[in-house]
Amino acid sequence: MVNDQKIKVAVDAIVFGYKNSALYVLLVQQKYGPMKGKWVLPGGLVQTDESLSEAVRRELKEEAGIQVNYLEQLYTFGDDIHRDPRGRVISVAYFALADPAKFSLQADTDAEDAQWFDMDSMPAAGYDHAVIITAAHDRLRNKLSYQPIGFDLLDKEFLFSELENLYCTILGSEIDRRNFRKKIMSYGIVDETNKTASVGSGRPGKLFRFNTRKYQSLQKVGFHFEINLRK
Amino acid sequence: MVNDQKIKVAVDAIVFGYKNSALYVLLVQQKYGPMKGKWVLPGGLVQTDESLSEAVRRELKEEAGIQVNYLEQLYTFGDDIHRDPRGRVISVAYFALADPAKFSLQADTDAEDAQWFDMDSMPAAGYDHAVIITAAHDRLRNKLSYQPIGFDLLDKEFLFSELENLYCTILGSEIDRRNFRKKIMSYGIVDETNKTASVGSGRPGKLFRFNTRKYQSLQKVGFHFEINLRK
DNA sequence: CTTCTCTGCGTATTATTTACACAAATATAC
DNA sequence: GTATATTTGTGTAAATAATACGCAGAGAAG
Repeated sequence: MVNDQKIKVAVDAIVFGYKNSALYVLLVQQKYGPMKGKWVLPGGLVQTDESLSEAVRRELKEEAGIQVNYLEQLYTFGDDIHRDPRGRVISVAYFALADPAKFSLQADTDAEDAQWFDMDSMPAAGYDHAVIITAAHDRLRNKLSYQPIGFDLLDKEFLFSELENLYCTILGSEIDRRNFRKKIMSYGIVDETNKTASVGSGRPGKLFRFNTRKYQSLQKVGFHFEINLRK
Repeated sequence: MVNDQKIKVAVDAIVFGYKNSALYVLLVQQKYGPMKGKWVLPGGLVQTDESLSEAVRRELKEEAGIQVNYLEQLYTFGDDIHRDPRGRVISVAYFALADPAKFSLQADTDAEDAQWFDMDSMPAAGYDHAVIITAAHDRLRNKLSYQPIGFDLLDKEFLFSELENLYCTILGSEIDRRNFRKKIMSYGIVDETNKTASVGSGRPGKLFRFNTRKYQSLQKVGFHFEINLRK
């Protein structure tokens, strides 16, 4: 093993949150380094004795004080040799979902500040993070259609209309409320509670709950979730 | 940027090939190091001044003398800190497809030998490569259903029966020849040539050709390829 | 020249997806 | 406290897509 390799390994996390019918990404403001003052994805160098996913969770805790509902590896960015001005750094990017209502953000270590940014009005991110965010956004939209991850963006108990709005907002498409509900309910992975809640005016709705257990057991039997919204 | 990180970055390629109605993986035999004599995935350390994908292509050329039809990043393996006995190494694994008929394998540099192994009778691979191969195999099966990558495993011109067999073999399922053909042809991404060919006995069949151009232009219009075989 | 093997094609049945409208429950405005 | 606006909750018919299924044509092998 020739030992002259000079490559650093970083992880970055793209954490999506959903609130007030809008999609948000978590960014942190750099305290030090060439991107000082810039907003970037939470992340940093991996420690030699920690796993990649541990590194991501650590950085998320350190830089934003947040725990996520869902985490998966997105892509490793390492084709642009000059993506980091400090030298050759490859970044293993992770895709994550969180419920913004569950945590108040808190910057620590390397980060000056941590904030949720509406996807529709984002600052120019440092490094190549705009590219990474785009990739994650694509992943989110795709995944929403064939995996029930929307629930990880909502509170444990939610109104059906919130789920509807989430799909409409993120996929940017219309929806037929009746067909949507029929489809979701047909999978049997969403339970109706006997509680109700109302948002502003109108008839209050029942609260629903994603049934993780049921989903997992169905998955083993080769269950296939799919939601296709018309354009 | 604290500079005490001791992590090496490697790439590995899982190259699938298809011939004689069977699925093959490309492995190379290690010439040096702790896995000397063992069969492993082609790959190696990334050079500081080359991109990840360049590194993969270089290794494939060096260790097996092969060029692939399709290459995409699969996953970065870095959660098991001890996956490499020589120290902390993360591996960015690439998923690739090739046509075995197009190249005769030729080991060079670090590899003693390079060979295609039938997926049904593989040697115990070194490092954690068995895990990586399983992940790639899953990806192949999934992808076959929703992306027309089967063609990258066949010759440029192929018989419909070869495409059928490929799907049956890899997905391990039955097929209704008539419905399969109808579906594939309905997408308009496969052209019939006016040549025919026969394999052994039976009526000779027409040769077909995947229309890359057509596929790419359809893709832009939001085209969705999907082949679902019944269990 | 008979038999075997593989190719190529069409239609009826079933399942899935889409389109579509109105009454019930509450909040707000007057 | 009455009228109005807003949101929830539900069923059915039409259109589309997926499945099941059988037989004649072209060569190769014996």
